[in-house]
Amino acid sequence: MLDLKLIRSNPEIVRDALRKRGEDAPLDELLRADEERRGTLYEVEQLKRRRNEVSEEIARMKRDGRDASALITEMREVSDKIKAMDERVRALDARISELLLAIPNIPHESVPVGKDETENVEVRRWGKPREFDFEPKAHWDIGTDLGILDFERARKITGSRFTVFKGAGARLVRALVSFMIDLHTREHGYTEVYPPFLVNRDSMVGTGQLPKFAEDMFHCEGTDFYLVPTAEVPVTNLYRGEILDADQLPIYHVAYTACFRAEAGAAGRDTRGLIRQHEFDKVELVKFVKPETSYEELEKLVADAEDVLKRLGLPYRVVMMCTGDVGFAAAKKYDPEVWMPSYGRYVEISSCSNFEAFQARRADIKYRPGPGAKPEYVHTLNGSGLAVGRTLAAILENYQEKDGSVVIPEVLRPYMGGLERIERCR
RNA sequence: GGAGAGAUGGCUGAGUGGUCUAAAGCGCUCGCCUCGAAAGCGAGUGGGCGGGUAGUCCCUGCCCCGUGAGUUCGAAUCUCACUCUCUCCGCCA
Repeated sequence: MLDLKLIRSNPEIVRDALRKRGEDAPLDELLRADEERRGTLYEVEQLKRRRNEVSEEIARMKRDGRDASALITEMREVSDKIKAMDERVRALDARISELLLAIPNIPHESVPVGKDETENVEVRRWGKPREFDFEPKAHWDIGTDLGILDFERARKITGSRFTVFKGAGARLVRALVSFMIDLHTREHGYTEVYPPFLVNRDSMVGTGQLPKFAEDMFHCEGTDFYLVPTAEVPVTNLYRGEILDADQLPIYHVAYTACFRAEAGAAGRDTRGLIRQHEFDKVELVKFVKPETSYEELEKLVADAEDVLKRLGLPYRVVMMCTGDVGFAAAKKYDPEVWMPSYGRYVEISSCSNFEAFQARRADIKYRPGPGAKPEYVHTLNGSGLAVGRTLAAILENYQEKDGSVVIPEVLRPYMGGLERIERCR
């Protein structure tokens, strides 16, 4: 959420940001509610001050054995008034935070203005898509033919958009998770975290999934638990409500979790294969940093995600999202995209965002800049490093051979017991 | 799931209706002392929302003793509900 003081003093900045995003939010109602709240607050505080003073006076009179009944009668009325006004302030507070939670982040000045994904900007490419001397197959056919992916039985035991991995396929999932976590912990300075896959509602609000995107989430009926849509949620909320020491920053965490998404509106898109699933695995990078460093941290974060693709030898490009596609909570976002032969184009495999203080304000995560200094909000960032299912799909497609087998990228072989090639599994 | 105990500031821990703007100790910061340090002495030491202000300085008001509601002129203190933590028992990968 945004700083209410900023909205109050510079509403035109917020209005401009909304226009660039192509979104609408009830700014005027928010400003009106804020003004009424402050007015009412001032009046009720004056009354409370009076109550405090008179209460002291009553105590003094009683101690001295004098009669205080006139003052007590008067205070009874004041007390009623306070109760009513407190009620009003509470109602306004609730409305204000509701409105505040519905306003998206302000895009950074370096973000290109555009209406939707067609106006995103490619910033670089790495690697060359392979030229096949045979007709390359899609990963769902490769995996099914090899016997390492089983979509049909997944449909039986759970439903559509789920997958069973088998044999070398199952092992490849584990190999990818381990390879990615090892790379980020050993070479990029991240500390590994293994969080719960169920989180409570406060955590979902803290990172911005709720209240606005409830229909994308799986909720455990009769409980306060939600299945995590990304490790970003439990890991960012690790420090919810805390004031960190300046020398703890920056904090870098890497976490593997399964991710669960209802994707209600996505029916009909990417119906085959591993690209769009209700459950998938992901290794996520999360950073907590000082505000003045967050944009250089974003560049490093993207480079860390790209490093996974480079070492796996997968051709990719990086796209900078425009204002119309940057996402509700992000101020700036890069999407690394991997080359997918079956699609004949690059497909999103990571998403790296700087949220500035947007999540920190919702989740109340601060740090103390120096001894005795006032706490300030940290900046939070996160990015996939990478989405495991899509990475596996990209490996199958980019490393397939004419005979239907798949060569395992060299960096993964130690994690596959030295296996160099996946062949038909029974 | 059953029984019991508890929740107070960075930490320990007092406080059972009105000088609680929460004792004391520890920790931390600064100062004195010292060649330097320790000890000792002195001072300071949270968060939030408003107002005065252009202001992160300063002045000032209100709120915060797990959360929420209630009783009362007045609640850390009394009542109710809830949450969480700990101990023991049961069940369990």
